[in-house]
Amino acid sequence: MTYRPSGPEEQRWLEHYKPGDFPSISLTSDVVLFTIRQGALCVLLVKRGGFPYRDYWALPGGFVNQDESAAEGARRELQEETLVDVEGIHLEQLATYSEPYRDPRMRVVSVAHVAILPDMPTPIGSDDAADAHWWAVDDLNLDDEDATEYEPAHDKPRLAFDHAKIVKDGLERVRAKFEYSTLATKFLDDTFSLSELQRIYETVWGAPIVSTENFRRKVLSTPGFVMPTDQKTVAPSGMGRPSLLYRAGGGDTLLQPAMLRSAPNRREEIAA
Amino acid sequence: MTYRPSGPEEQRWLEHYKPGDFPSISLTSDVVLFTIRQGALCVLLVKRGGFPYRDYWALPGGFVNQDESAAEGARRELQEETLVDVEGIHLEQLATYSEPYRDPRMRVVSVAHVAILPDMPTPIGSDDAADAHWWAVDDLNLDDEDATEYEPAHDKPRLAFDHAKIVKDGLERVRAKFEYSTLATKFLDDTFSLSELQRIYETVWGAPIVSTENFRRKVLSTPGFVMPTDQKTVAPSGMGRPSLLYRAGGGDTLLQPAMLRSAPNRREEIAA
DNA sequence: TAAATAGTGTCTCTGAGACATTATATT
DNA sequence: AATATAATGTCTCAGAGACACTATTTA
Repeated sequence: MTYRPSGPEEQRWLEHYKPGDFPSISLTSDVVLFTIRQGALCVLLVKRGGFPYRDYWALPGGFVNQDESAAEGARRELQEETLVDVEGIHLEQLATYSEPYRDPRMRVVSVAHVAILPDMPTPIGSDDAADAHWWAVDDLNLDDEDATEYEPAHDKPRLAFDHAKIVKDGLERVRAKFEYSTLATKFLDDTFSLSELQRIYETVWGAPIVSTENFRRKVLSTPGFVMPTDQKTVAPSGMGRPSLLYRAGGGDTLLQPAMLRSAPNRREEIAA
Repeated sequence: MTYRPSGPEEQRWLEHYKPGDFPSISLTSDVVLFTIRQGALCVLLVKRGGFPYRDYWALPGGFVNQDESAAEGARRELQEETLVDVEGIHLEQLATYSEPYRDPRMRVVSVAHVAILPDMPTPIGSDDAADAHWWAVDDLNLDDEDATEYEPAHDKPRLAFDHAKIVKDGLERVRAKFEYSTLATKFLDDTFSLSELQRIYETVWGAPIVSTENFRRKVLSTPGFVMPTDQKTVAPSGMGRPSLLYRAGGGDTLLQPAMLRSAPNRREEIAA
């Protein structure tokens, strides 16, 4: 945005303007980064090295610079954390968390984002580092109001600040958007089969797609969802007929009517 | 949130913690307050008295206090601006706007909210004041990237900062939520007829509901949308059969499948 | 050829669109 | 009685759920 003063009077006013005594706040940009690894929906978390919440797990993120927006900050953090080319990655604003004492040090307001990464063949940069780790969302305790209550001996990681709430909100955002958008393709590489796409849905929703045939019909009949290629899977997942490969449609089409997730998000249903 | 330090070591660390040199911003909470007056969807705007954007129209809002969240700040601003009991009003976070130079004075980050007010029989507090006014959304120019371009002689108000974008986003949020939620009842008083509810939809969408019968079916068959009362309209809108009165269902039910707005939001269609 | 995965055909049932009809008020 | 608004009945068509079947690969 470029602001044009109305005239010399305002020009002078602006040049001599001194910020007054406004309540001052630090702004951070956090990212709930989702991917699917080994059939499980995962979130990237970073182990904190210092106080507060030392040894707790936090979302990747950091302070927003003076010359960048929250979205630009989020993309920069993502680049730094994952060392992956962040160009094509889906990144959207989730919500802003501004409870006064969410950080015991000072007033920190966090603009949270949701990002989606395809399952990379090569491990991402920070993954080797001991302080960054992909956690399966099913291994996180997100419903507990106060994650600090957990015993350190507990098998589930303890989340710092209000990040359990943020992850929970991000998860619900993604699950909800799957119903009426083509977001699921962001979890996949350039080309993919319809079976793979269906598995993405099942993994994210934690429930089986009611019927494969209807799923195919829905996807193929939605203009802009997928585009056919003339390729087939070269190395099928094992036995069985090779599948046709598709490409993401590109456009941000809306599913009309929406696809519905029937059951609650229980992983047992998939395994069965 | 109450944070409990892990032990005396962290306790001491926290007590002696001095905020470092983090980039600091000012945080404001803005509200896109919608209501329906005389059959038109309206937004409350306030005329700015000082630089920058003097004489431009801005969303009600202001700085968030140190001891309140953005949502609490929004509710407080709303109370101050409208002098209406703000208890039962629908208020939700919309998005956060953080472009570095959106305010020429200093770095201001705005958490925008959407609020909905029923059409009050009594005019709201600020409505008498010369500097606050309900604007029909159709009388606003929201699509223009740079609202400052308008000639002052233009019949449409010029919006300050990036508030045209915020109003546009808020409008789209409300229109979208009408499709799959019972939000429309928030525009209405305690009891209302189904015709009134349908008019709310038509006004917000700017398009006629395709068929009255299907609308009734949809509303009545959605559990938790409306609850019947044993009352009828006492003073009908003119001639005609009195209508049964309903009450909002209370629960935040989701419409499944969603109701669709067919046509684009053109007001001409309603008038016809 | 058996097993496994991919893909097609089609019947049914739900619900939205559309049209017609009945009901209850005012003037 | 004429007119206006509210409410009900029902036919049709699109699309989701369900079941059966065909196709193409590997072991």
